[in-house]
Amino acid sequence: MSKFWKPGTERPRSSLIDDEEGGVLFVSASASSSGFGYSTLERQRQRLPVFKYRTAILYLVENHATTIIVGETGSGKTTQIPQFLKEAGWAEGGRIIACTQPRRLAVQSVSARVAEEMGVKLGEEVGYTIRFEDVTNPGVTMIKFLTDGVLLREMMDDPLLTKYSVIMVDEAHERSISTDILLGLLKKIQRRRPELRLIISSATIEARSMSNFFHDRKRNQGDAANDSAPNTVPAILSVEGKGFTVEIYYLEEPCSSYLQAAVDTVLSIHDKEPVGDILVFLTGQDDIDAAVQLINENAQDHRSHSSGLLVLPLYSGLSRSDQDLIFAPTPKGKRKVVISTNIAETSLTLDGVVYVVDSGFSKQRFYNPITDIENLVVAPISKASARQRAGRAGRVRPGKCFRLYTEEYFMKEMSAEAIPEMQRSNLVGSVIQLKSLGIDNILGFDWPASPPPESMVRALEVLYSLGVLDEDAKLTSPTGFQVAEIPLDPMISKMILSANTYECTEEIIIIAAVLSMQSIWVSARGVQKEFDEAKLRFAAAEGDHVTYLNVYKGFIQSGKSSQWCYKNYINYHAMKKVVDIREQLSKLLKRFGMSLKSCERDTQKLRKAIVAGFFANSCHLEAYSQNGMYKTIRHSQEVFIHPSSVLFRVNPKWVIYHSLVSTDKHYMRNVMAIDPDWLIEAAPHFYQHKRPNLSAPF
DNA sequence: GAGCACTGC
Repeated sequence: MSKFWKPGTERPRSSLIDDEEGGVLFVSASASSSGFGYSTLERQRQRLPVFKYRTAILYLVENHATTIIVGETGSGKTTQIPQFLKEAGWAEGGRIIACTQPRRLAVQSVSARVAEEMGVKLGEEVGYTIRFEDVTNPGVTMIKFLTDGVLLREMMDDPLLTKYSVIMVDEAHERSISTDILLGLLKKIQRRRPELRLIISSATIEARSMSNFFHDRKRNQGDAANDSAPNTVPAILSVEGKGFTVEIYYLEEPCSSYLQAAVDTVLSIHDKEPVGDILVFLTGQDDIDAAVQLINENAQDHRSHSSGLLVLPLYSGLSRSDQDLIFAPTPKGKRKVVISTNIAETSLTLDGVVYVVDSGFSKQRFYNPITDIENLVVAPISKASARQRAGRAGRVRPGKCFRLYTEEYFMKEMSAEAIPEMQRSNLVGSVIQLKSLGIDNILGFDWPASPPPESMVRALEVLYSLGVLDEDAKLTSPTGFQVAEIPLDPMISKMILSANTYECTEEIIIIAAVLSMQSIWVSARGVQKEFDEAKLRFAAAEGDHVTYLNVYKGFIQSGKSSQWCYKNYINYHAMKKVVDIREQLSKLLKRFGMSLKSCERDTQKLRKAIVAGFFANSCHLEAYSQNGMYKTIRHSQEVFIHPSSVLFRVNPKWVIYHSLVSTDKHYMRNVMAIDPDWLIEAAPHFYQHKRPNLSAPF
């Protein structure tokens, strides 16, 4: 191993943050059990005391700061903060302490842990809210966990979040769209509610930029004379990770194929290193399946070396039962090797991992506002991501991380932080959310990271064409407000509202629910023929949307049977979610005063409703095209019907699609045949080039 | 006849 590997000089867990402005407290995991603790090393370096965690948090919340940035690296300590705050009386008088997480699963598990530590029943003093699940007791719940998306939704009814005395945002370094919107809004709320305390928990590496974002210099100067005013300089608290040390190894020379390098490294670890499971980070399903096969083949070739390996793939497309194999205890005498996408970086935690192999790449979404196309490309990860991956090796005991790139590459080429999701996504959903919260000057909104202006303008343009915004870029009434309230992509929401006019809401909310899923089919490699046959049983001449209606009917007629799903290559969990979303939409429509109506067999009605939402995604089959090439009406972009569509090789003259998948070609997914006259009917303004100058009002 | 990193309301 020494031939290829060079030990790294970087520590995976960065410890302290330099701060020339003062006001920074450091907390050491080794601080004594009560009162103030001091860490000699840190004190010498920083000339600052080190407080005990609890004392530091309370000192800051009570006396000093309106905003506290907790810089930590997987310490797991943030579950204690809400408990400290409750003890200190921040949840008294009907006030609630809110704690957000970016993921539903994290909300459930963290709230359960806190309830257990406090010895209370979940849903009483400690509760949680995620979509479709409200486990809180109004008047009783003092600490409430929720996804940041749910908190944003709550702001539509209560823009200043008046119920909450403290809001803690966890995992802020992940920089998801909803976290970034939330942070921007919280900064605004703080000006109106100086008593609101914010605690932002972030990986150490991002703490400095978070602090800069919340440091409102203008306001601070104005308040300088007033000693009693809350301090607007955010305090940074650095918490040392509780994880074990992870030794980092780099390649001495760059490799030409990370796939082959990963396979070689796994075999080498198995050969030379003591017991402990291996976690390998690759980019996607193709790579992962190939790596699993290569390792297994090698195991057969060299029985003495590679036997005893249990190689398992892990990605979100796998069925639930296949994913669960990862968590089964490793049989005696075996070494588990999990080959995974980024899902193991944040969403799933594996116990027993001692070795991590990091390819240095992941699939990332990029959005081109000019063509309005989102692309999924393999791209280098950030230093922050590399550290997070390495940290996965140190959960049970000291571990090792093998990076399939050189140290020089890590130091000089890798960017420190990932590009925030905001800057590489389509923003229609975010723009309408801000509009509905009364943020009129979207381009001037104070984001933690500003999105490209082109993406903003594109989003405003789309919303205008949908009739959601008027010419002054204000939400239209009632359409704009209703679209904002429906928790789906605005084009889908517009389709639902139009279904009221075309009297087919019953059908459309089912289609809307299915379109909100990744896919309702199970991935069926190796049984392609059977899979295609199963699909044909539901296929409709109109296209994929009506096909989904047939699947849903079948599912309901089967009594929502998982067996039926299995037989028909349908994802049971996805169908259950479709049922939930359909239910949520039906309640929403009732609130809008719309009743559910069925168009029965008249599919023309529902196709017109679909066009009313998706007219911008219309395409025409190229005349004389031998290979089924279409061109989009908007940008004359060459596109093709995806082979998974029921309209593949049928090639109707005019179609609309729900989304594009871009690989070597642009493929349309979820395709429906239309009559071009419907386009003019749905969006005369869009197709007759009478649009006003959209950039003017912004 | 080809392919879907990962969340969320």
